[in-house]
Amino acid sequence: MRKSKTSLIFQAAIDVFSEKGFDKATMDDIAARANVAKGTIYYHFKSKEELFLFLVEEGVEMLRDGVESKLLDDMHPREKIELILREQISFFGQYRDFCVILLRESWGAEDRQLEFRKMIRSYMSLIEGVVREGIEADTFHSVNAENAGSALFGMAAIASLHILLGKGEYDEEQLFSDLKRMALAGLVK
Amino acid sequence: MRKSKTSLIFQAAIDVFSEKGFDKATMDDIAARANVAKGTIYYHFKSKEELFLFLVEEGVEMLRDGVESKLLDDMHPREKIELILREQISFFGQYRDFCVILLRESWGAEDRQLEFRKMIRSYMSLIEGVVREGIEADTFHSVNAENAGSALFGMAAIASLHILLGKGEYDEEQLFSDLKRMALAGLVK
Amino acid sequence: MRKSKTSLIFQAAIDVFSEKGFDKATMDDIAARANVAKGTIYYHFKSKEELFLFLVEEGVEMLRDGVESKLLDDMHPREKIELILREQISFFGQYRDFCVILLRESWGAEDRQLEFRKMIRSYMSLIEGVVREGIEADTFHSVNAENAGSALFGMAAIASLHILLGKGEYDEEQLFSDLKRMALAGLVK
Amino acid sequence: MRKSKTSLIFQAAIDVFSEKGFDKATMDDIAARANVAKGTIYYHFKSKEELFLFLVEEGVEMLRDGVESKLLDDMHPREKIELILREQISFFGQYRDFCVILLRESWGAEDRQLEFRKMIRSYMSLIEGVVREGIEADTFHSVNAENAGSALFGMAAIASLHILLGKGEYDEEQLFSDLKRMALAGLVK
DNA sequence: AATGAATGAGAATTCATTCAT
DNA sequence: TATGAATGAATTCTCATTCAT
Repeated sequence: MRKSKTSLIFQAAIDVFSEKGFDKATMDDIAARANVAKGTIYYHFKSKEELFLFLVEEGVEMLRDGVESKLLDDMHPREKIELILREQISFFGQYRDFCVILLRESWGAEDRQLEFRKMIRSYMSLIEGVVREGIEADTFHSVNAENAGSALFGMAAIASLHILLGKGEYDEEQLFSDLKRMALAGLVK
Repeated sequence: MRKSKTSLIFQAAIDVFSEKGFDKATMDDIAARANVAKGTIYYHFKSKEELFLFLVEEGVEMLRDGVESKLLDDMHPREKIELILREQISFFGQYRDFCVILLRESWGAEDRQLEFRKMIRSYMSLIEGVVREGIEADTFHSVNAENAGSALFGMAAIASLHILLGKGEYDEEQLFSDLKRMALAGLVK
Repeated sequence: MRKSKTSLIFQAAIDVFSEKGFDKATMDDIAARANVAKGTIYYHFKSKEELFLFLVEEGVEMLRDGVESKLLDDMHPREKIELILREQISFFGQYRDFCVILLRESWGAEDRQLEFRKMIRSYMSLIEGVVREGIEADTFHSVNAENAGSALFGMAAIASLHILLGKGEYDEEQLFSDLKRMALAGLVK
Repeated sequence: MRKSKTSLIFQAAIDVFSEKGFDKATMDDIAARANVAKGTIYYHFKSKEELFLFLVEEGVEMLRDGVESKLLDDMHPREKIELILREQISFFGQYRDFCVILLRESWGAEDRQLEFRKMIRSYMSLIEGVVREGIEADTFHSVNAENAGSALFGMAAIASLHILLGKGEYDEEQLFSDLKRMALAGLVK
């Protein structure tokens, strides 16, 4: 009786959505997983769509806030990028299911999907800002900051999920070290 | 009367699946788009699943073959990476809808999705090979080649789609130049 | 703080039922309109059905009592019919929503509907009595009094609602004059 | 195998709708009554709403056409009114269920209900025309023709249903004679 | 007396698939 | 080969009613 119904539903929804995707997941699935009557979900969330949106909102916020709170003003841009990569890798490891949802459901023209991309964009623009800062400080090469932002996000996201959904162990250190090298120093010696 | 029913259906399926995604697309949609009776689709393809699988197979093959055919043995690994990035950026620009399908439908535990990831993996391993080659030739830093492969694929994929699904113009040259810089020389000056 | 909960609910129920009809009206609607928790309604009324029945009972009683109280023994049957028509026209104008409920929910085989028809019948039989009286006094042509009762009720009801639910103004005088003429003197000169 | 599925559904729908009303009637009911799978209904009719609308359209048309086709130009207005009354009484007797639907579902503000009233109005205006004709020929008293139209329709409708839904026998002759008298000659001797 | 969270039995609608022609 | 009418299982969502507080 510790958990509120709302958070039971929330947890169950993450599980089910990440397992089956938005369309294949059913409210019956979620209700069963949460040990709650179907009507109860609708008492707390207006629709499947809204439940899903809420869930993604929370997740992206968590990722962004986690990174944002650790970024200190007096850090060097290079250090900031490192921190972002490290955080993102760790977040993906910790919330694999949520990250699957994110990559799965963000592409398309439905309202929900547009909404998701907007959220992701809000996170990317955080990275973008750091890149811009580095360029202005003449520490970074002059690249299009938006491209850099989405590329950094994408490289970390896909590489993380590639491992997490494969059979291998998720060696965060190795991945971090590789991505750091590629992003900051480049592949070429 | 030129086109075989099969290819009519195939074309219609690409259109509809990329527009709506696997689940939201209906066989009626596809039949209507192909100007064919619904039963006819079932005469040519066993199921919706099979039609979709066939379609994605063709697409990934196209991407891989396009890259593979242009990779020459005597190219420098750096040149090969450049070529791969350029090709992938161009492919995503050309087949945006197919790429959306790919990113949308590859994450999950259904057979179809495992199948997709296997296909993508086959493409990634092509990149992986080049990285390994570069490391062995002592041109590249020593990174985990698998990580590098998925990171390179992911960076190009996400950055491309980020632009293609936003409102901006798809400036392939700029994107290529930025990704090349990040991947090969690194952000830091 | 003046109003008892019961009458708050009663008022809200009239509003909501007439706006949406029995089936489309929800207990949530009514509770919200009454500014009362849903459970409270069930504290005062056993069920939706009972609440509705109670409400219609009151309404029909109001109509019948209104007419009955104005019918004086020494009136001429012709005058009585006139009075009934006038009263009914005025009642329909004043309680349009209730009258809609009445016409909407009285036809069918459910208990509730049988109950309603019984109530309406009790009102009709009031008219019937006057007709019978007129026939016995040899003032009215000899018609089947039951037919006459329902016909008079129906002519006034439908004509009233026809105007009230259309866009036109509700000209009670004109309507009264027309119905009186038709019912008492007939159309033909 | 004689009947087309469409007409099977049509018949079943009339039965069920008149028995239970639009809201209480379920597509399952109708499918079961028609001995057809639920999906089949949706193959032939886009929605419950549309099925219902179609049904009412047909019915009103039948009533109006029936009357219209029997109205001859050289009839006296009085004869025309008689004919209309007779026809309507007979129609209500024959299609009691449909008529219940009509009186049940025409009152309210939903689109469907507005649509219904429009249909009924189209029938009423037929009566209206005859009344106007009579007034112009100086055969009828000068009343508001619209009021007369709705009143005549209403008197016949309610009186018919009053009998048909009660236990008594439906004595068409008696009812016709009574209504004719009231409408044309008036109650008063 | 009053509350409102929780319930679960339906309801309308969709759609992949089948099959007789 | 091709068709499209027919199917029925599955899905989202609604809402009267209950009950612990």
